[in-house]
Parts: sequence; structure tokens; C-alpha cells
Amino acid sequence: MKVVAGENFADPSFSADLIGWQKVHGRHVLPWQNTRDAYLIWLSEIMLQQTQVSAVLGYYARFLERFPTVRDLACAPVEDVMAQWSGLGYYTRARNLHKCAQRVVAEYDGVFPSDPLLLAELPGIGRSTAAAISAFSSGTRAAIMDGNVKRVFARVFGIDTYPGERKTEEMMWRRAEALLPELGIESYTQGLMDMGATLCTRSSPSCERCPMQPRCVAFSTDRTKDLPVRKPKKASPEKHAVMLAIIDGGQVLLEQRPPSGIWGGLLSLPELDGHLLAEDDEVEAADDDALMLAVGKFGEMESHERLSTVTHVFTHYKLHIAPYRVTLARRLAMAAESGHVWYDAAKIADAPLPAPIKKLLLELVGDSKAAQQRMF
DNA sequence: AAGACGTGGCT
DNA sequence: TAGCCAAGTCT
Repeated sequence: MKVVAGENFADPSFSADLIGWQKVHGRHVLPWQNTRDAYLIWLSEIMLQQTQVSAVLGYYARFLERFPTVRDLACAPVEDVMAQWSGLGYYTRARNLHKCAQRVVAEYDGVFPSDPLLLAELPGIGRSTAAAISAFSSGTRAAIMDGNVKRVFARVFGIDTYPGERKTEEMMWRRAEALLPELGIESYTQGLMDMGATLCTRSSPSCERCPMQPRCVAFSTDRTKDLPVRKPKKASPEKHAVMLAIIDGGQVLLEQRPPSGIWGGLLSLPELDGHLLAEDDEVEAADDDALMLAVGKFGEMESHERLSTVTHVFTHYKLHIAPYRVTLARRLAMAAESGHVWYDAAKIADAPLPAPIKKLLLELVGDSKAAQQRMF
């Protein structure tokens, strides 16, 4: 660890106050707590990366029902893993989760290592996640550094440089290491997260209930609203795509996306190339020739209908989707390795699709089971 | 070493 | 409402 001259971040009372607060006011009944099973803890930590607890709860329960042990996960087809992850976002996490399970089985006989340095060599596990898994599953003294810690530190210590900056983040890591308690790493680590999630929130923090209030620089200088310093914002581009919803015989044609990039490894709708540019929100209508050409790979077009544009907002850009509903007079055979698959419309709800595409398709084909039930 | 990578909730 | 934000990792 880098040592900086004249720097002394140690303060035993910090962890003592935090641990005392956590035991009384922290969270103790989350589904991944009260266990030392590294599989259960690892799964939660991966799902919780950049994702709030409320969004994870349902996925976590369903995932464990389908994959009760790391061996179940390791030997499952990756498509099943993607399907369970569908809607949670950051899909690289799901692919790495699967790879990681296979490595734990192959290299560690199905038992996660307790050393954070070994954990951090596994796919999808970085320095912070390794520390959290290690602390919760084996009581190892290791520091986490997530959004909660950065927010709490920025306020308590009055750090007014952007935490995304390398120097600032390195300094925060040194603080985190220096503040680690000798005993009670589990309560301390959980307390950091609980404080950040329930008290020291981004907007309107509950300073009146905060155990750190007496030492909090942001509170005493009335800067809780300004800390941590916001990321400098830059204009986000807008992109456009024409997508084909080709429907035939109760099935929809889906396309496998490349493993990396947006929606990596998921199924999606085939896209029309060369029609991705437009000045405003509206995508240029694809001309009939281009449509015919694109559909021609899959069959003989019978009819097509332009559906209303769907706009999906990502963190870093905005995507305008112009969907076309297409029906076929005749279906062409496709090679299995073409990356295309005819998917039963009734199974769309369970398919490994991006959230906006799943929504679009469900509205288009309807939830056929529910539709059938309504008939009777 | 900045940028890519999802989605749902909150203000 | 449009923008911001959340238990980060990878390249």
C-alpha cells in the first residue's frame, strides 16, 4: 500500500461509532445476511453492483431457486443464466458470474477462496467486491469502496474533489484501509453500506439520526448538498435504430447479440443497417427496398407496418428505436449458426431480452397466455 | 485512464 | 419531467 508522508487517517473511534450504530439501527434481515455461505454472499454482491437492494430482491430469490449451488450454476447453459438475469442490466455481470462459477468449481473444488486477493482474480470480482465477500463469508479485514463509502467519506471528511478522479479515489482507499477495525469487520462493512443507503443518502440525508454528525465536515459547514462533488456532465449522444419484429406462425424472429457491447450476449430484434441516422428524435422511415432486402434473408415479406418509436435512455446515450411489424408469406430455412432463432411468442416473458425489447414485444404479441385466459 | 456498460426509482 | 443516482468492473 502506498504510504503518504504526514498522512494519518487512523481513528479507532470512527469504526467504534459505526459498529455501535449498525448493531442497533442497521439492516439485519436481508436475504443474503446471517450466513457465511460464500456462494450466497457472492451472488448478492454481484447483483448489487450499481444496483439497489429493492431491484435485486426478486432476482436473487428466483436465481437461487434455479441455481441453488455454485455447481448448479457452473453446469447450467449460459442462456439459462442470461434468462434469469434479463432485466437486471449490466449483462457482463451475468456472463462473468457464469465464468466465475465454472472457475470456482474447476480451480477450488466448488469452494470460494477466502483471500480477497484470490477472489479479485476471478471474473466480475474487483477489489471492493472481493473485500465484501471475504469480510462477510470469513471475517477477513479488508476495505470496501463503493458509492456508499465514497459518499460517506466525502461528507464526513469534507472531500471536495471528484471521487472518480484517480488521486481522490486512491486517497479514499487509503482512508478506508486506515479506518478498518481490529474486530467486527462484518458489522463495520455492513454499517458503512447501511449508513450510506439509509441515512447518508444522496438527497435529503438524515443527519439528525447520524452517528457521524459530530465529526461530519459537510454537516458542520452546511455542505451535505454539495458533497460528494458531482461528476462533470457531458452531452450524451442520441442514436437511432430500425428494428424488425418479424412475426410468423406464433413465433418471433430473434437475433443473438455479440458478447460485448450494449446488451451483450442477449437476444434482441434484428436491426436494419444503414438507417441509423436522423437529425431529430424521429428515425427516417426505412424505405421499402431496404426493408424488403433485410427481411429477404428470413423469408418472403407479406406485410409491414411502422410502429411508433420507442425511446430508451441509457446512462451515456439515448436510443430511438423505430420498430417495424412484419409478417411473412413464406419462411426461409436458416443455418443454426446464423445467430437467429424463431422464438415462441408465448415464451417472450422468460426470454433473455433487454428490458425495452421485452416490453415492446409483450405489447406487440400480447401476453398470449393471459389473452387466452381472458377468452374463457 | 476515461469511457462503456442497464434499469428502475426519485426529485 | 428530464436528469440524476445506485453494494463497480473491465478495457
